Amino acid sequence: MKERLRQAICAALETCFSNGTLGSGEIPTVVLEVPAHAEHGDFATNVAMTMARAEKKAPRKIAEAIVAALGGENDLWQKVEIAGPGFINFSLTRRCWYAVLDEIDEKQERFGLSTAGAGERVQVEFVSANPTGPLHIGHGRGAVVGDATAAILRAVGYDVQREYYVNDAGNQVVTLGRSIWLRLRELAGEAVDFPEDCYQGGYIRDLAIDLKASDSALLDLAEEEAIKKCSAFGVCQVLEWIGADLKLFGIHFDNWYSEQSLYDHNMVNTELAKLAAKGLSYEQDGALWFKTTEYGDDKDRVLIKSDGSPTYFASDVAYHMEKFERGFSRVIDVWGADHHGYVPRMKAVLAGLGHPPEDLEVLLIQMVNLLRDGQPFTMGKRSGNFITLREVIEEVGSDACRFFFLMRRSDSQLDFYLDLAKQQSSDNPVYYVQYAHARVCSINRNAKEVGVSPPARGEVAFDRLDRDDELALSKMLSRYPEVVEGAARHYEPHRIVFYLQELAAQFHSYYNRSKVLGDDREVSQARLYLVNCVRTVLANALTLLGVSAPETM
RNA sequence: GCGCGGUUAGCUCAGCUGGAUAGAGCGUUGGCCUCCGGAGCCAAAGGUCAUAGGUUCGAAUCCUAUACCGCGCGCCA
Repeated sequence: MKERLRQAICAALETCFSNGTLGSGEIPTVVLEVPAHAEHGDFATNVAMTMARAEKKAPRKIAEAIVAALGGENDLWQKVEIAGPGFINFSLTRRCWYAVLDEIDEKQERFGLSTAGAGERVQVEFVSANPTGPLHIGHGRGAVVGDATAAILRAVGYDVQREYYVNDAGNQVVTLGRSIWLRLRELAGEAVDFPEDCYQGGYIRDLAIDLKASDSALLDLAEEEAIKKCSAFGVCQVLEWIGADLKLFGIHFDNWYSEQSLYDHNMVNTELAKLAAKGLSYEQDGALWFKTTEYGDDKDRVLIKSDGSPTYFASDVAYHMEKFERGFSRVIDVWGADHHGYVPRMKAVLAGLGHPPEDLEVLLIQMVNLLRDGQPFTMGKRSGNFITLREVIEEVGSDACRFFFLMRRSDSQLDFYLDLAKQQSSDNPVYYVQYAHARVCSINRNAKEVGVSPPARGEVAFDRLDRDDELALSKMLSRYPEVVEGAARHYEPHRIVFYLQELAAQFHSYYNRSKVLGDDREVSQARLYLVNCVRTVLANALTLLGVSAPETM
């Protein structure tokens, strides 16, 4: 619809140029936007204003010429007006707005999808929490944002892979093993001095108990070997927990990528050799450095420590280069905002090894503040433990949890009100939206009971939808595909959430004002058609966010 | 000190590529159940868009500086 309008404007401009009313001869980019106020019509363009300079004419004069060339009303618009400093406002016909209802009815769950991404291969890597402890609330936000972003990109036609990078190779894994080992000895009755740099959480003891049950001979082994076994067991077990938590959250990864495998396949050395060959690394103080400062980082970074062991950064170089070798044209990393200092060096890696840095997009997810009774609430029951993601999901449910995590822009901090998330009232946005969906389902059940059948496409009496709020709802529905597209282009799932809240509000308001199932059969059927389109869009949007669209509540 | 993010109504936040009179929810105040699910709706009050400059037809939006809040700045991960 917007496109048809754009074409009409371009054609009008051509007319102006050929008959000499306008002189510059260059068609500018025609921007059409939805005005903030309804009295300004359905779409507005500012071309007359942007052309003012080149034409050396007053914007309103230019607008007049364009409007004259556009001609009178037709099946697309019913009114064209010049307003304000030179806006051209279009009011479209009711008929053409109602056309979107047929489109929704036809496409159903495909309404809102597009092929804009053209099958381009994109990877979204998210969560990637160290396998040394359960997921906490902060991981949860990244998990949901990553998952929803992936879903949205898929909806607009990208070939998306979801990946979890498992840091199973670094020091932290040894620390995990040692922590378990010490607890194990404690269980055997030894007095153990548990160091501060070991993992303090109570889950370590749980792991030790489990391990003791499955491998009682462990205590007889030499320390190094025992710790190794403890590490392997711990990583395996913790990953299982993480997988279970994510499953509870409805998140599925296409691929779990092991950091250790980069070493096993000698890929770290291979990439480091490439850097050396390009003269991008050097030795100093017994360590190997990457000249990240050549690409905008504020200091160079160590790849190999003076003790000969590689840094986390070294494997990350290999990992990211390997991503591109796998054929992704774009790679999206979802990180906690506390890792933001890492962005410049990662971009430097790409630049140094011959990829445009823009091919890597890093989404930084700001912190979550949990609040209960309005009070900050970050510590769990056992002191020293962050509240786990699982505890929150079990308390408020996956739907509410996901919805709340998506309610804010990722780069602003999020206050998570536990009480509100649990509340079953319209104050709780997730219930409010879900209830709108359930309400249409309820109307459908009722319609069946009173014998009003949904009308067939093509036989809907759109002229009986003569109320302003019916038109407004249709306009709202027609915006959905653009909202999805915008969310995809900017990696901003929260846009869908805001849209949902707005749509639900408009629907509830409509519902309250006018009975869908009334005395007039034709009107009832038309309204039934309309509210079912609302239902479809609500369901599509909720599904995109991984939130359920219940038929009853 | 340097870097990143933030600053919009009493509170929590939206605000698209710079557009017309800056929006929503909560809270406050006042209304609405003979009615498809009140898990809902309607209305009112509430603003120096942190501050000061700049860019221009036009700035909450872009640029510069300042203030405040959060985070980061290791041969940790």
